[in-house]
Amino acid sequence: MSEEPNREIARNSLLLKSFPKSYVDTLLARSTWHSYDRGETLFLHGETARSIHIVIDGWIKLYRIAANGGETVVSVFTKGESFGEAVAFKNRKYPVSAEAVTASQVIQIPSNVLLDMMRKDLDVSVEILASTFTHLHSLVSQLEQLKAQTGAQRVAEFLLEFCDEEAGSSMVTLPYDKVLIAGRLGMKPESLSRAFAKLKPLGVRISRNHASIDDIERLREYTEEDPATSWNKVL
Amino acid sequence: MSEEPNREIARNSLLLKSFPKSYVDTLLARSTWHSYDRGETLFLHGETARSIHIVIDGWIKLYRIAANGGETVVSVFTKGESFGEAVAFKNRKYPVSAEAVTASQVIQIPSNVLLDMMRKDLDVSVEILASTFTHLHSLVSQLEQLKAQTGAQRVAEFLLEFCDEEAGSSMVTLPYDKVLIAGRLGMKPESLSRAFAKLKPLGVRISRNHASIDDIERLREYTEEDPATSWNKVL
DNA sequence: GGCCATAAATGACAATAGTCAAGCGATTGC
DNA sequence: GCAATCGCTTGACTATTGTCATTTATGGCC
Repeated sequence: MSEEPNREIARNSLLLKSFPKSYVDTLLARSTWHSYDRGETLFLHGETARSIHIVIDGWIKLYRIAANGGETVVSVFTKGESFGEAVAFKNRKYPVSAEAVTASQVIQIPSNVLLDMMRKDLDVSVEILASTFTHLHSLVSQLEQLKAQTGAQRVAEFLLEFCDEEAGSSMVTLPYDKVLIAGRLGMKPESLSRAFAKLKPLGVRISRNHASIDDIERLREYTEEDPATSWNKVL
Repeated sequence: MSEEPNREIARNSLLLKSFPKSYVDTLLARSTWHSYDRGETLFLHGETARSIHIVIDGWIKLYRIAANGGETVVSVFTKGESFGEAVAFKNRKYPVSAEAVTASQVIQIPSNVLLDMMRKDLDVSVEILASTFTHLHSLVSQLEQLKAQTGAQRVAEFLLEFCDEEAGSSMVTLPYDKVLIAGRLGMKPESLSRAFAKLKPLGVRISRNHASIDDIERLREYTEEDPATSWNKVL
């Protein structure tokens, strides 16, 4: 296993990149590398968490099976992102399940190793807190989107997340299956299709797993439009 | 200001109750007490966070105004609950706004005071992480509910959260305005009304701000029913 | 090149939830 | 006691989205 390029990705991951270099070495030395095939399960809802996960390559989805059998995709992580921070420390149980949606490589850092490090340096604690906060923030955004936007608007916002440019046109590669995108956005694949159709007049073209956007600004404006003159006027 | 009963509530708050007693004293000595009238704002989305909030009395809603003017109630906190942990440490900006929905009393602990304490004792860090995790977990639940359940089911689940009993019948006091409940559940007040109507045949009676439930088990089963034979079958 | 398997789009229909307007009921104030 | 008001409920209508069946690519594969 040629670990060098992977180590590089791990070092630059959102979680570790602001850690002191010497710490990262210790951390990586004490953590384990894993490869998962498409469809393989990392852990199931209810299992006790003992480590933090950093995605090196591929896509991992966090989902939840409701009592009635429906699946909810909570989030999807890719290269450089991490999850499970907050859960691991108290050896709590995972509130979600995790599955590889493509062949993936993942580093798992045992929580006690990180606890040791937190003991040594407050900054490590603060960094972890910050990373947890990012997840919290993204969940809040999702809630907001789901509650206050139409399907097509959510799709538009989702596409914009993958644009590097601020304005003008752009070509983004859709990261995973349409079914999964639909799940992540809280709709059925059919509705996703129709949402794409609605975005076509706005200069969005979908082909295969690529989307081309003619005018990013225009799409962003659409995102901020009223679903119908104010959604929830509490006051 | 008679602080004694309030101190007691603070000590027993979800965040502080597992802290060593001596720490809590220091913490409380260095934090500030605040009273808010109904409708008063604690902080606005985008402000820099400098402290953690513990609700002593009343109800505080966390909400977000979308670009299009729609309001999303992200969560509602009451006696003994805390919020803002993860955001305060890096002096990041609040991702949501906070407003008192009833006259409320709130303790604010400056983040640097807590940072000092984290420096001294790892357990404090871990407790904070755990409390943040609880919020994360509750957001995940909300996402799941919103994505996988009908309006009436969400209302049912919401009511069940306030039942202490496991089965049999129960009488719960609705915590806040119907408008706010509707917001928290991602629907309009009108839809909330209709949802209540749908629950009536299941033995749920609403009068004023009280709800009586004839059969908790039956309601729970309803909660777990299929909105229509499996919602999101990814795979 | 033609054929099969799978993924995606579409059309018809039903269910759910938002919109707007009207109606009720209780509380408050004069 | 009566009117004004506020909070909530209802009803008629519309829009959005899920459901199911069908059609249309698309990509291997022999």
